[in-house]
Amino acid sequence: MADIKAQYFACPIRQVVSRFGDKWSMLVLYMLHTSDTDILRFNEIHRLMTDCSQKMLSQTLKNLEQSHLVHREVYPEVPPRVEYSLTDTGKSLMPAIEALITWGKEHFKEVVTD
Amino acid sequence: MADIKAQYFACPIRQVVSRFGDKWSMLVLYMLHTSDTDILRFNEIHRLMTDCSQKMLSQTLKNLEQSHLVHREVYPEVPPRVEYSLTDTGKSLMPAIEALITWGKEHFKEVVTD
DNA sequence: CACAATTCCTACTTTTTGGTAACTATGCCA
DNA sequence: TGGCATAGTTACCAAAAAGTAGGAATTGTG
Repeated sequence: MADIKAQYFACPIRQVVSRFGDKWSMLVLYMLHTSDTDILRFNEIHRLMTDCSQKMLSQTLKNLEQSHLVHREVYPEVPPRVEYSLTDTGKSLMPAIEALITWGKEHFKEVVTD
Repeated sequence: MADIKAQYFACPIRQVVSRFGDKWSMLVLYMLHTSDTDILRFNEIHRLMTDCSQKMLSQTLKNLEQSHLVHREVYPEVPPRVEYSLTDTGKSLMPAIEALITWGKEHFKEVVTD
């Protein structure tokens, strides 16, 4: 019984959703994934996601960095330059995200309720 | 430019996350998917997810039903019996969710921050 | 000297989400 | 008569998430 519970609370979906199921994480990962250079600066990401506030973008990036999905490289220049890219772990997540995207493209029309 | 924006806001990740990225949806879908009979009653799901309140489970199921991912069958008995199962659209989403699960099993250890 | 550029951070407020507990309806069973 | 069971709903409250607006830091440029 304790086993079942432990297993349940260790459920990978829970973990994934609780960590990356927020409003912006997957979007940021996808932006990094689809960028030509695989590297984006803070303001470049922000321009790609205009409706994400600076605060939320900063928070999201910090979370992704702490989760080791995104690498953050700071260049000690003025004005500051900070570059973000996917780590190997981050890259390994992309097929799963792309599976969601593919599903969305194919099936979302069946889902829309109006 | 308007095209880019429209495309951005129509982004499948956004749609998927905004609809199923909540705390319980994917978990409910997975419970239905992995049940022996492919059919579960309200309280059976609730017993599988003890930390989801009745209110949230009810709300989640309603959302999934309105999104046509879950079928709800009511039997006019006393006490009431209501059975939930995945629709074809719901089943079509499972491979993508399983991809997330597989990723979680393989890579979550690299993510944990402590 | 004022200002621009970049990447944040902080305080404050609003919105959304989730939890608790009580209530409903109905018929069966003791 | 008085619980019990099922599948919810509702009102109320707390917590979390997110938006807004402003500031800090630095240094080159006009």
